[in-house]
Amino acid sequence: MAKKKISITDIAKDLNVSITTVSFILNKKAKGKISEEVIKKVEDYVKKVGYKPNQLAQGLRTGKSNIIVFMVEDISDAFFSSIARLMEEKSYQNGYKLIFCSTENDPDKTRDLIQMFKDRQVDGYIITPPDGFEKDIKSLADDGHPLVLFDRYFADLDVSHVVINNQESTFLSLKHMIEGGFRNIGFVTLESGQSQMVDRLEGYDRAVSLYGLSNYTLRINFKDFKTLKAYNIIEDFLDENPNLDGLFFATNYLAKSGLRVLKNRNITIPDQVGVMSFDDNEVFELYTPQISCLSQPIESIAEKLMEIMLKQLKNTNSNGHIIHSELPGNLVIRQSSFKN
Amino acid sequence: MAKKKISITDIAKDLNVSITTVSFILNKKAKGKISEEVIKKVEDYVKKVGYKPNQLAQGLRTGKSNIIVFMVEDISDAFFSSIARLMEEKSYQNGYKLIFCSTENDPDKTRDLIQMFKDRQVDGYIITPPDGFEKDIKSLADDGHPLVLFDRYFADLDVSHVVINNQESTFLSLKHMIEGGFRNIGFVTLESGQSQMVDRLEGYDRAVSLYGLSNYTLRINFKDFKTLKAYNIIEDFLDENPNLDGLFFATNYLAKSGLRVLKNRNITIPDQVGVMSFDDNEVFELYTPQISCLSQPIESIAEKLMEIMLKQLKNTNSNGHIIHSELPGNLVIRQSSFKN
DNA sequence: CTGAAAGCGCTTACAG
DNA sequence: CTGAAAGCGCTTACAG
Repeated sequence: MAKKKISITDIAKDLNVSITTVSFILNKKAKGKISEEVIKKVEDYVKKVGYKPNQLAQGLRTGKSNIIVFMVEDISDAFFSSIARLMEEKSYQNGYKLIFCSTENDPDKTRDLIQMFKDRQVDGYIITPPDGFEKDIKSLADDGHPLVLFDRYFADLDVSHVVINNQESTFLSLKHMIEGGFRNIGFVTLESGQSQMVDRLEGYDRAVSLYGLSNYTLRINFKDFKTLKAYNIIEDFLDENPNLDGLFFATNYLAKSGLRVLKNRNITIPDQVGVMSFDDNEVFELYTPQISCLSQPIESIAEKLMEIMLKQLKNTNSNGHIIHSELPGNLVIRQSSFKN
Repeated sequence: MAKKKISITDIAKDLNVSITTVSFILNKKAKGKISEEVIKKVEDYVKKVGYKPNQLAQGLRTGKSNIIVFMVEDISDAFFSSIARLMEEKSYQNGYKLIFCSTENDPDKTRDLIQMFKDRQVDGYIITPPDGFEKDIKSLADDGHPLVLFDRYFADLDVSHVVINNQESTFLSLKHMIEGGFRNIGFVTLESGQSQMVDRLEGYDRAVSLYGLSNYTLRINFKDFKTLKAYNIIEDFLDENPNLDGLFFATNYLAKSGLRVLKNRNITIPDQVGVMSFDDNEVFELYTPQISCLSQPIESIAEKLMEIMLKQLKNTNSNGHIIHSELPGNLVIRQSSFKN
């Protein structure tokens, strides 16, 4: 068993003061109430014995757990795990623990998880909500839980969120490809009503119609990635549209599936087909040729998320702090997106 | 604010029984003590109102937090984040929360983190310990904290661990390359006394000496990856050993750095230089040519880790359950490791 | 078969 | 300037 830990009562006893006094000093509420010498005596002693308050007891008393939960689509995805790593550090710096989980875009699983976190009095929620999760998010917000959505959001809901400018970012990527000489660019996306996917599609539609080009869109169900069926769906798409000379993938895992297809078919990039993807990924830099992409500002996203979350955590009852943050994406031009 | 939650006292009051009775029923300690009808009444009511015990109060009373911490080298590394994802699911299934953090192989940072987790009464520790962390691990174990090491361990310490057979796995990989026709194979590893790195090096040494080949070893400092200096170090290694016709990388990020170098220098794989890596990675499958590797059994590792952790969590005071688990690796042969 | 009560380690309104 | 006491929501030894 772990060594018995010292408690506030022990300190009070050892120093012949009341636990009230010790508690006030510990919580910096001693100014003007407790004499300087007692403050000093207690502080020195606390430092000497290395006392740390029991968070469970504090939590029980104050109703706070100091836990923030970070619910993403899939924690093993590079985009999400990179942000998780940054969030983890920022949480600890601010005295919070970060726990995380993967929703797999499954509303039922996500609902169960949220219920569990409520039961365990998690203080704050950072969520990439699945499709059709609007009501659940609304009730979480209505209950007054600190809450920030990211990567996607619900336009009808007055809930804080951090996203990037998906529409404009996709538009700029397509513009780059079109100006690079590609005329029949297919857009490979998810069968999803999530805002970020809708916005990306709109960016594509806008670019294609602005330049008077044909529209080729493929929507794949998220679940088909588990079964690798996505691979065959992309193959069929290529077969049905033999005149395609470019492909834009709306997420990094879509791009990876697509690259597998192109690779196995020995289709040369960019000569036969130009390629770009949303999200950067290690694979893209090491691929031959290197794949251009629209990269999300990981560091800024994490920073903004934590900033908004902390603001909510501090003033528990006011929900007058709804913040909608939209960050710009970065066009990363490598070799796959323009003709030589 | 969140809706006020129902407590055990509310239930007792509503049902005209004592909280003792309710508690016994909730904790399945009612058999033979409480009448069947009261049990039924309470259970039905609990289900109806959806009561869930307050974990903070339970924790304060029992001294348990139901939190397991998963401390890895770097949570954004694909190997670690894949295992994290599996561990996360298994934890929830068993009623535990999983929190995680990255040690960055820094003993000081790791020490601070552990101190923090102790202060917050985390129940169990799963750790990839950095170099020189033996004493800290020993004292954690001596204090009686449930503890499992993984990926690496300390031979002198009687602490449970889950690793793979690094020596034999590396030996088999090298054997495969040598039989594939490579004669001057360089071994690129970390400057590290961690057991897994030592074992991998031994596997290399054994293979090379068995076949009477020359030994070319490069050790890189972990910190040089942050500054990208690793890239230049690998370049120098190639310059100094122009007769190398093969490279084995002891981790996946070493391999990625190495592939960047080979790619930029237009060195063809496997004709000019054969390549293999420890750990599988998405990049390897999508690289041209596809990179062979020694893949770790992610699923089995996660399963074993959770099994051992749960065993320790159940019998708190007995440390008679030290388990040393060594799993086999899988040779994944693709295109980079044999001459045509 | 059931309940009153102590106690886990804190915070804070109230009293002096 | 300082302290006694209630209470957060549980578990469990003890009593009946």
